Amino acid sequence: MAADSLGEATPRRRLSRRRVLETAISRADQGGLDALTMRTLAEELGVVPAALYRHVTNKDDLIDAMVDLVFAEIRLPSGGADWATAMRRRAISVLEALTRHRWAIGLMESRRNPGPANLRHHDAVLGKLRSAGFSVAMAGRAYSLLDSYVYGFALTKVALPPDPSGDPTERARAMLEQLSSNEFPNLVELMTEHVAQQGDDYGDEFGYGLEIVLEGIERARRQPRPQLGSSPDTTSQPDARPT
Amino acid sequence: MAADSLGEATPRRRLSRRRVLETAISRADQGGLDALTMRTLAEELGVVPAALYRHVTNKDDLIDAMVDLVFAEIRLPSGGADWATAMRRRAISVLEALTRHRWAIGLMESRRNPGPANLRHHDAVLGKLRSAGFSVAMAGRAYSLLDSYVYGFALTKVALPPDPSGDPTERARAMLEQLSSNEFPNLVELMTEHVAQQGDDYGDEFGYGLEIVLEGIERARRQPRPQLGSSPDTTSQPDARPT
DNA sequence: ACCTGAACACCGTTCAAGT
DNA sequence: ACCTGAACACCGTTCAAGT
Repeated sequence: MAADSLGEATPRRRLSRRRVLETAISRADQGGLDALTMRTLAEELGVVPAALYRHVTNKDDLIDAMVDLVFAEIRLPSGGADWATAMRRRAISVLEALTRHRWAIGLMESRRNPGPANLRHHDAVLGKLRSAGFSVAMAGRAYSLLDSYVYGFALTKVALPPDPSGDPTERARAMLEQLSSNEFPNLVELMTEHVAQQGDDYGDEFGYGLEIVLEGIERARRQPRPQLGSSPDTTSQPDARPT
Repeated sequence: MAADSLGEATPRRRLSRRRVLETAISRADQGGLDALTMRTLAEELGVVPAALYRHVTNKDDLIDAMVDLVFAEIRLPSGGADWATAMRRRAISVLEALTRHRWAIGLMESRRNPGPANLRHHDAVLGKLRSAGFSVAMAGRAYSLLDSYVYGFALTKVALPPDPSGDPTERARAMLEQLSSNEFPNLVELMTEHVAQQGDDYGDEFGYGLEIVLEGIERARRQPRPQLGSSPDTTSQPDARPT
């Protein structure tokens, strides 16, 4: 009780911004963002809540910093590969990071203060596209499409907060029982097939869509101007709206 | 003060689940989800907080119901159109709904209790794809890709909470000033171009990506088996799937 | 310089009590 | 049946005070 002579060998003693961020992340990883509370965080660090404010200006700043640490986990496009390979690797790396840190999915691209790792990341990806011959506008569109797909996939397939009630396949089966199959025949049909094949092939749904997106970008890049399938009248109307 | 004889002409007097949900939504629409508090909601309804619990079992139930009302705003695929047209219209309708209700973006596909409008919606979209000749698996993949794109676009381009500090173009310009252009040259390049063209053409970034996705789905549907660009070894493994 | 104690203004939710 | 009053157990954050 009186003697704390362990010194700097154990990283337990003194608080630091880094230590605050790391335990905050691991807490959010396993309990979701709701489980992250300044008070419980302080308690886990063996400190009084007010002490956190020496290392973090407020909870918003804490979360901004956590998000930037997640960005730092994503691999940047490495040197030699062609753009498609580089983008594929990056997309997978983003999805992996978002799977480890589900709480971050909704925050990565919607915070007001992008951190340094965030900026570095986006700059590097854009740079890869530019040096592969993409125009500025085309690089922007390609990046937008790719990121929309990756984050959207994460959001719709990975975002569910940690589930206390057992494995997801079982949950799907239970849910299936609830649905009256004559009211929602197509839903039941799809879920039955998914449950049947054990969710394994389902696992590469991400790669499947990713290839479609990459091929689409490659094709669009080779065309001078993309023809939008929807618009017979891109000019003429003053305020035309696709109703 | 003493006489409340207006009766049922004004919808002000009596509380109802519908009235609770509607004011909750309009509150979230203009202040974000953080501005939605059981207590302030009650106050706006001229009622004590505890009164809400007669019409809503708790805040989670409230939010589930709000999300389902957003689903109800999305148009279902109408009768005659081809699948691509139907999917295009739906995607635009989803994006519009998510633009009106930015707070819902992260919640539409990640709540544990999908409501009736949610189920109806997904069933109708799947039904459209099935009746256009998509196999069950292909319909699932197509839907997954489409929804990932739409929700991801919403998340990365629309999700920012209501911004007190003026118009976004000005904010982009201010941010540009901050970035040292030799540290993030590609980012600066892209933002400069976007700011220059007034964000108008930028507005159809959504349609641009959507067409690429739709074309990719059409092409994939016509192919017997998609060749994944990434995998030199799709066969040869012992535990191939039991299809 | 870093942490503590104590307080402030808020939350969501419950429960007995009123009408 | 529907709403109120009052309370409980929690929040994020501040600020004077200790070391």
